Amino acid sequence: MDKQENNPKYEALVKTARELFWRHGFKRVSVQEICMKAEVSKMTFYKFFSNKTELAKQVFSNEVDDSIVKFNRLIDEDISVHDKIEKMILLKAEGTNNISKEFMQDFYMGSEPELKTFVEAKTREAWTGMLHSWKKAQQAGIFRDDLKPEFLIQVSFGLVELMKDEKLAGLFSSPQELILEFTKFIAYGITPRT
Amino acid sequence: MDKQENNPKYEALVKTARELFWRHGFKRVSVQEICMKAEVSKMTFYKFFSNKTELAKQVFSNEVDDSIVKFNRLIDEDISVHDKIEKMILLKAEGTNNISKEFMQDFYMGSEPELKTFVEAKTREAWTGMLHSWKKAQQAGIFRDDLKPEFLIQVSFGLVELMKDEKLAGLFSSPQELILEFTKFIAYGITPRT
DNA sequence: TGTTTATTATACGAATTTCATAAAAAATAA
DNA sequence: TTATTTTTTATGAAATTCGTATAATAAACA
Repeated sequence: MDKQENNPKYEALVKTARELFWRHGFKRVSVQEICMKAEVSKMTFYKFFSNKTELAKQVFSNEVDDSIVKFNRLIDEDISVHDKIEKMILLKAEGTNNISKEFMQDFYMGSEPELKTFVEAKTREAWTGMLHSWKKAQQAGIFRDDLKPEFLIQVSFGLVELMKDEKLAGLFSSPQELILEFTKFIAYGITPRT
Repeated sequence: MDKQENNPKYEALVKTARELFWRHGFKRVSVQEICMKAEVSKMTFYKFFSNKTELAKQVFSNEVDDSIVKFNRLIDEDISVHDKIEKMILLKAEGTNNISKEFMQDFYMGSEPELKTFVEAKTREAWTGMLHSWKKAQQAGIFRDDLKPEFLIQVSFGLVELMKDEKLAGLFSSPQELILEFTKFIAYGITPRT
């Protein structure tokens, strides 16, 4: 239970667990399997984590924290609004792949109320963090003052889903081109009126 | 155990099992889950299949048969060698996605010797079928006489793996372009010398 | 070298899951 | 209606998983 984050065994466990959870969700993966793939004995596993749920929390927590860091860094980055939007879409596209359906389904639907509350709390935390960055950028005049951040975030999420539409993708010769088109579309709609 | 292939329940079970096996392999999926997702009771499951292994055999068998049919149809198709090669690569690329790693790993490595022998036998069967089609095409002068079919098949398999290489893909603006380049490369190397 | 510490291998009981079947209840078709 | 199929529920046996205990092994250190 000691938080020896720099311990190689600890890191191996978290890394392996992330991969397995990502692929197969929570309940399909056993601690035995995690230990085997991470080449760590089961005893040392229980030195670090009191149970599988605790490990899952850690994995999810890391994932969310990474997203927040990336998002904040993106907001603060000294690039054009156009590039910012493009990167935001890419970040979200990457994020949806990171946190897999299988994983979230087990967290929410699974018979583990403890995990559900944890995920909800962590998600709230992530949102407030991102909104803070957003408002800072808004004050700096990067986005329109009257634009609700929740709106753009939701729209950009929706666009990621749209990008998976085959018919739409068929109109462009490459994904990059499609993203470029999206980016233009958004950027010209939200830049502050000078 | 009756082979009521047209039975909707039967088809639902096979279809659902294929999806689940494909995603999570063999041992991670329980018959309960298959029944639930297929909306078929467990009792009717055991009317059709004596156990999970038997269902897996059926799923694998179907998959291989489909591949054989597609391959043979491709060989007999009245199109240029160039198009034939291109389609062959696409077919294989599609096939690798169809038969997932998870699935095969459980079949081979899993503690189910029965499945292993079945897969091996079925694979042999598939190979002889494909080689037969090949030799027919060779006699028709579509490919070089001295070209071993095993060689090209193996090479095309290897190319599919190569296509997943990011560095290589980065050289082309789209996957289609990459495939085109590959196709040219192979076609000019194996056409009969006139 | 010997001693301490960390890690693994093995075994274990308890709890849970899964398997495959058997019965009765419900739905469907004739 | 009667006969057949399908579902529901219950069940016991087998297997899996969990979390811990203990002994063996390896690494660290003095």
